[in-house]
Amino acid sequence: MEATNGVAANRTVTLRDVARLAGVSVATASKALNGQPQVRAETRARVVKAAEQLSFSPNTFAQSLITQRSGTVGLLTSDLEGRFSIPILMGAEDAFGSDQTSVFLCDARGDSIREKHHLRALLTRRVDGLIVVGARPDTRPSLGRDLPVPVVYAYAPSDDPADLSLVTDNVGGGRLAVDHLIRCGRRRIAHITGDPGYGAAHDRARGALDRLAEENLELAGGEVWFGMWSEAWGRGATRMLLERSPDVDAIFAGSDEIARGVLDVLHEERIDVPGQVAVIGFDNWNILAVNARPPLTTVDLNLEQLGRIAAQRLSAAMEGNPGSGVETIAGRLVTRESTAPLG
Amino acid sequence: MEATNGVAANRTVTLRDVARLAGVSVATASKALNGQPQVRAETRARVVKAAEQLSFSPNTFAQSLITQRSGTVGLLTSDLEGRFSIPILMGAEDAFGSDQTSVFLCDARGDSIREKHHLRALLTRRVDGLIVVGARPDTRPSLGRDLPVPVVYAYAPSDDPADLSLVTDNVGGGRLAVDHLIRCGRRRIAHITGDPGYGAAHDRARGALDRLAEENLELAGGEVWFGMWSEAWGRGATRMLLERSPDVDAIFAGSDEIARGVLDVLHEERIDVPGQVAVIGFDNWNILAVNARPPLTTVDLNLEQLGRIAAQRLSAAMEGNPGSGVETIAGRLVTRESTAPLG
DNA sequence: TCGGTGGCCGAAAACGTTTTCAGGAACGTA
DNA sequence: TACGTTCCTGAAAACGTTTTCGGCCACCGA
Repeated sequence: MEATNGVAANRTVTLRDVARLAGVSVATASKALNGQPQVRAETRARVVKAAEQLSFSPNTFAQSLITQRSGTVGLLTSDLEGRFSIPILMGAEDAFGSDQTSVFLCDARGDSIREKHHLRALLTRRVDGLIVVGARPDTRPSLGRDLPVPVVYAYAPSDDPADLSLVTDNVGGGRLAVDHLIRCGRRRIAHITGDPGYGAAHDRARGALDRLAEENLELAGGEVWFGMWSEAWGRGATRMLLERSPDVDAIFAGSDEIARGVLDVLHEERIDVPGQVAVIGFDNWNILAVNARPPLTTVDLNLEQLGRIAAQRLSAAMEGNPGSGVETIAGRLVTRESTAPLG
Repeated sequence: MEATNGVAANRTVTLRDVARLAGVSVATASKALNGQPQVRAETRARVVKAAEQLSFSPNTFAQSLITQRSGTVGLLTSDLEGRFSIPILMGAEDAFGSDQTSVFLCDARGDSIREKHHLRALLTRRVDGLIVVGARPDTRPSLGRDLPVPVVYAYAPSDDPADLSLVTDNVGGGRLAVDHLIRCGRRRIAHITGDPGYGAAHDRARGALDRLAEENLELAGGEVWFGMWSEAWGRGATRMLLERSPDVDAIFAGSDEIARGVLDVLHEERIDVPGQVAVIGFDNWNILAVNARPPLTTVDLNLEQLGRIAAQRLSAAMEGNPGSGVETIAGRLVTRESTAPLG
């Protein structure tokens, strides 16, 4: 069976076919399609027309074989289910645009030997670059210096300063939160946060304390309430806090989950939010923040933007302009109804 | 600069190098490494040793060029941020194992022209197969019958019965939920659910009604309460329900979000859960279900398993055993503390 | 008329594999 | 010794591009 253009229908169309149809050699056909200058405009037009007539699409394997570039990058994440990887991944996937570059997805499930495995697979596929996104914002081991492709670390920075890492701004986020509360006229601000084993918990607290210090304010409740990243802890801590400092007028929660617990208890105690006590969360986890009663003001770490920038930095590195060190991506405040000016 | 094995250090090692080191031709080297039978055991050993000595890894482009198989599949999702795509994606990514097959990730953001774009890119890269995961459990347009590679639709079934689609069992899930409530001795069961524009909402309701009918029970509250997939609707509907049928002893919520709203109001009204009223959710969205007060019994749709099976079906299709029609993946009940036997 | 100069084009090599096919070695048999 | 078999090996083609380099042609100035 023959198609109308004289090519066997089931065979995939190659550059030879295009060249033949255009009445030129494969060499010129190639040059014509790749915008090489050494081909007459009229011939180029003929080739282009022939190509789209046959709906030619070049075999990327042959191309890669020659050019030594695959046009792919690897996205090596430690936890797909984690709510932090996804936005970063989206941002990165988005920035690459799929025209020139496609992304290989690999989930190591937080397992370092599975990570090695995936890494090998990606290198075997000759990816042009690698983005490694971590599960927690704490430092992680570098993949090493002798990889044949550039690497960008996102969220979890590499422990090797020679690598390029992009991280969220937890200190700045803490500062942002408290700054907002202060602008709302609050003076007796408490901070309930999660697992002290997380560097991010301390960073957020530090940002908060720094900003308080600038106003000569003390932390309400006497100290930072470290605990767990859960609603239950938010509830428990709030009850203790109300006992100890009943005059608190704002609570900065270290995560939206904790904030939900905080709101829950305040509601139970018939304490008006934000009238009596303002509440601010962290992460802008939509499902929790938007559905809260009242909807939760919170800090958004701009993870998607982090992903996009990671992609840009990686592209730059692939072009021969590598970076190094740790770059911090600023967060932003998302105001909803759980905070408002006093009075 | 020369490495110890006599190969220039910065050049990538090819099969020629391996062959030379083993003292054979490239042909036999290839055969030895690919487990072809026509090579003596001793020679094979020599080649294998040489290969790992040089840490040889074959150039996949050259391989693909010859074999016409890329060893890659495309994962075309409509919404990465959606909570339903992710588990499916994890299951699929997991099932492919990354040894033989790597996955290209594409997010169309629910935009059909972006989808076409990604599709072209994936076909250009000569993927061996395609998994299309939808954003909503409703029917979606087929990608067409004349694609050069097999396709499996996950979550959102294709509108072409010739395609193979894998979907969740919403009817069965609704039945599962009500069955559990009945076993707990409940008789006055209400159903509050989401947007009636979703087929899934109707399916879940139907499963519930079917099971009730088997026991000759009526739905408490008089009808299915359709509304929105939000906590706020859960709260509002529950208040109305309590007004209308104060003797209700169980509520089946169409989603965990709604269930959270239900629990919230019951708590407010000092109604004991599960003592007075049992509550069951849908989706097993961990962050919501586990943190609920009390932790929420719910229906899990086994999305990750759906993803794994999608991968298996795709592999089968790639081996030449395509399927068609709609395959339904059963869900399962996850019991926590919001339900318990009466009395 | 002739050499020189650009502008276009095509032949061929290269990329790194897999696979086919022919032939060599070793061996047993007549 | 001659011959058929069985095993193993290697030369070479093929996959579909890109890129180099030589050559053809037309044109220009002398």
